[in-house]
Amino acid sequence: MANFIKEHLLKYGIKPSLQRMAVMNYLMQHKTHPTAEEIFNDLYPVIPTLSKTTVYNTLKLFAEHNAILCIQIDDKNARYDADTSSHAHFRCKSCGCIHDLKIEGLETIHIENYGELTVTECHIYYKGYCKDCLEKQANENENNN
Amino acid sequence: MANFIKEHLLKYGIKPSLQRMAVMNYLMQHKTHPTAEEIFNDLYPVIPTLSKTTVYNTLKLFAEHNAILCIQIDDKNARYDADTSSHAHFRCKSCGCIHDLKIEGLETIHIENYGELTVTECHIYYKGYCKDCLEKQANENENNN
DNA sequence: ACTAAATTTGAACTGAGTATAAATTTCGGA
DNA sequence: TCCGAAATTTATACTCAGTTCAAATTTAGT
Repeated sequence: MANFIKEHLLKYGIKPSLQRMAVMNYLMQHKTHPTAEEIFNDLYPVIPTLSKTTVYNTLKLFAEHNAILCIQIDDKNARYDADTSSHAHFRCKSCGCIHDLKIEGLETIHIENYGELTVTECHIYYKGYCKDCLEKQANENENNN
Repeated sequence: MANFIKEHLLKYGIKPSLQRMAVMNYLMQHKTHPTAEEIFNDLYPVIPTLSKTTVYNTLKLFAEHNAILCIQIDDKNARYDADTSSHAHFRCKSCGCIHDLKIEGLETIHIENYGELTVTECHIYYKGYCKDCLEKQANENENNN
């Protein structure tokens, strides 16, 4: 299994190391779009010599090699996603939860002035309120009447 | 003309003040997606008592009232746009310039799992290289041969 | 004109991310 | 297997966009 991670990194031209494999493994097992801080906190007990700088460096390296996505939907911290396939993200403005959104028909969009630009990335961020928060809100309103 | 700005703010339920009108006026005249810092630096000579905190507070207030868009395409600082109509943004990864992109056919996109979410905002960010940077790069390559 | 509420201001603070330089690990060649 | 250069990791110090907070000023109603 560790071998699978190693091969995965090599595919993206990234030299595997204990730390890099641990971070990639974490991202593949936690599809919760974690922050660098969360990754460090969860991996530190497993790798006691781990440094926060290494986590930041590793995530930056992965993103540069297109091995992960860096999601900038939260104005506080960046989040990371090992799923690099084309998909959008939704963030609840109340609880902060982040959902993946499968988008179909993106290619039918027509963009003016596109010709002069060479696009390498496209990020689609939706914001609003999730089901849970809407229900919670509705219940609170009921109780206040 | 100052009256026009005042009316514009009132439309969004924002009480006009000298500082608020100056910031809104600036954003309407500078469609360059400026940062809070840039707005402060340009307005400070005009309003010598202006505080950076006021600029931050004002921009936050405007965004909350949907009077402006807060653009998070740059991982360093937020940028602001008085054009609140539906459009996307492009950022050059080389020179950092930001272009508006008119998008048509957004409504044809199909999103799975959309039903359980109440969406209030959608941000579409493209990244890549602008015409100028591509040409500059091409010229440099030529000179090195 | 007087007072309460809203707004503005500047100073101190926060915290995600970066820079740097030393320590450790990796790895190819003798 | 040993050596040394290169890559990687680490801890500390630092940066800087944005926030907090409390005092000062302005606005608006009576």
